[in-house]
Amino acid sequence: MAVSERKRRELEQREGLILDVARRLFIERGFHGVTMDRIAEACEYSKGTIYGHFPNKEEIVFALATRAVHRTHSLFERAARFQGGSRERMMAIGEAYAQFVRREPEDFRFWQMLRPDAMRDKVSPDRQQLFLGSEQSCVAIVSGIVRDGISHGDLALPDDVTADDFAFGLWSLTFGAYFLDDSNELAKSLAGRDVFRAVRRHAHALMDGYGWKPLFANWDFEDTLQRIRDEVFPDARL
Amino acid sequence: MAVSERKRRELEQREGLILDVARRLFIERGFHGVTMDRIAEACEYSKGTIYGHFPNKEEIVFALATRAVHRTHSLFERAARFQGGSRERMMAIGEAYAQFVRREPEDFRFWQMLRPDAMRDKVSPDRQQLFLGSEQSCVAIVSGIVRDGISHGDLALPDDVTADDFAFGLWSLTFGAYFLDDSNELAKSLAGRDVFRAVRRHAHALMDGYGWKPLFANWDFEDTLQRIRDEVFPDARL
DNA sequence: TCAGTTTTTGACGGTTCGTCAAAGGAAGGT
DNA sequence: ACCTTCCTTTGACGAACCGTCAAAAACTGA
Repeated sequence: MAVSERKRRELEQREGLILDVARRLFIERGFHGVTMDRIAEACEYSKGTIYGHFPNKEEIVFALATRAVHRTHSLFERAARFQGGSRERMMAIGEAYAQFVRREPEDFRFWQMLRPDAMRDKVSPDRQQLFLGSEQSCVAIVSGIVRDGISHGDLALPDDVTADDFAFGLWSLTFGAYFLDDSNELAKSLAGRDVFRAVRRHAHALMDGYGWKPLFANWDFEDTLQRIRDEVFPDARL
Repeated sequence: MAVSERKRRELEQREGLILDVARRLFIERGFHGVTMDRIAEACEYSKGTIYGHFPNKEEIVFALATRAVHRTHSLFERAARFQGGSRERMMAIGEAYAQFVRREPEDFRFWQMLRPDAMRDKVSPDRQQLFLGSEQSCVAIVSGIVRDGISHGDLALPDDVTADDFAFGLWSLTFGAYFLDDSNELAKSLAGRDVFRAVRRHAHALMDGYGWKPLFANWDFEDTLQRIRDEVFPDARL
């Protein structure tokens, strides 16, 4: 029956509407400044209808975070296709992450909001699994590049450091820096004006420390950065 | 008058009691699982009395986080007195942080809880200032060691990287790693069994990348770690 | 013992959450 | 045109929690 098909589509569409409206409200007034009643009102539906789609506010944030990870993933995919050496391609991933944080800082925040235990407890395992899967594919791209570097002979990790370990290190450094810069006054003042530059510099130091060739001193990475921006993110206004 | 003096002491003592009880409850049931009524009940005081000390739950968490930073600071101070080269002393700081995270993971969580905007908005500027000051002194110790390294000729940072930048990098890497390991399932699986070892290894790579002497390859840092543990944290059971 | 002062209490109004019985509406049959 | 059945939408409602504040209790010194 064609009708039920149409209805299904309408439902899905409404899910998108709710997310869009909620996103705007969260950005305007913060997580705690938004009530389900207000979301319902802004959607021009009643509360019960909203609850039909999402069993609570936390699930909405989770869905928003999942959308954000999806967009990050597509940025990573573009970056991974950059034509260059393994270390240059990793740099492209770093730039993709930076673009995401810079252009959609609010979505980066949704990602961070997932912390408080309230989230974990109230969100259905299904949705959590969905989210984890998306994150997984982002990490897979990074790990893939690390492995490429190893198999091409650009990178020789110590015996006690796996490709995953290494990916974790880069992730920690990058995420930690953006997170602290966004949440901690003191860290913000330490980082100085341009966190993105700082992160790039530190990531290079980390890669140098593990001997990922070409080393920072032996290559014009400023030029690489420019090429990444021109080729991978031509639409980005900086 | 001696009486008012005694009362002041009693009040202070009660503040400590409230914090201890609240800490236990938060650990048991999470931030959202604890109500002011429950805290009051567990303290065997009425709600009004609790509100006389703390105007809301957020302030309690903030106070707990501040206590945690204080303890971290005293660990840092001990670590900074370690007899050794500048890089070894920095390693002692890293070990101090690791000890804190390992031994009091719940307090590390209080530190992280400060994120949600709800906190910032509801907590008095005074208490926030107090917290910031404590963090400040922790960072001061780290920056001091970096500067020592520079002045002793062990470390020569590039022109565009300040001592603060560098401290920020180490902080990001370390904090990011422990934070992710604690909050993100995927990250936990990447990090492997021993995050502390991973963080040490990555921090060494970062320091190597900036050329902080002695380099990882030219020094027995396993031995240094052992000495740090013996001398600085003899009470720690690992 | 008592009046004055301080501290403690818990009932209360206000807000938000999440539910659910009832109202509303579409599709199909007579 | 009207009715029946089934699905969707609604918003009033109970429960939980917050933070306040007037009244009660406790304490103080005379």
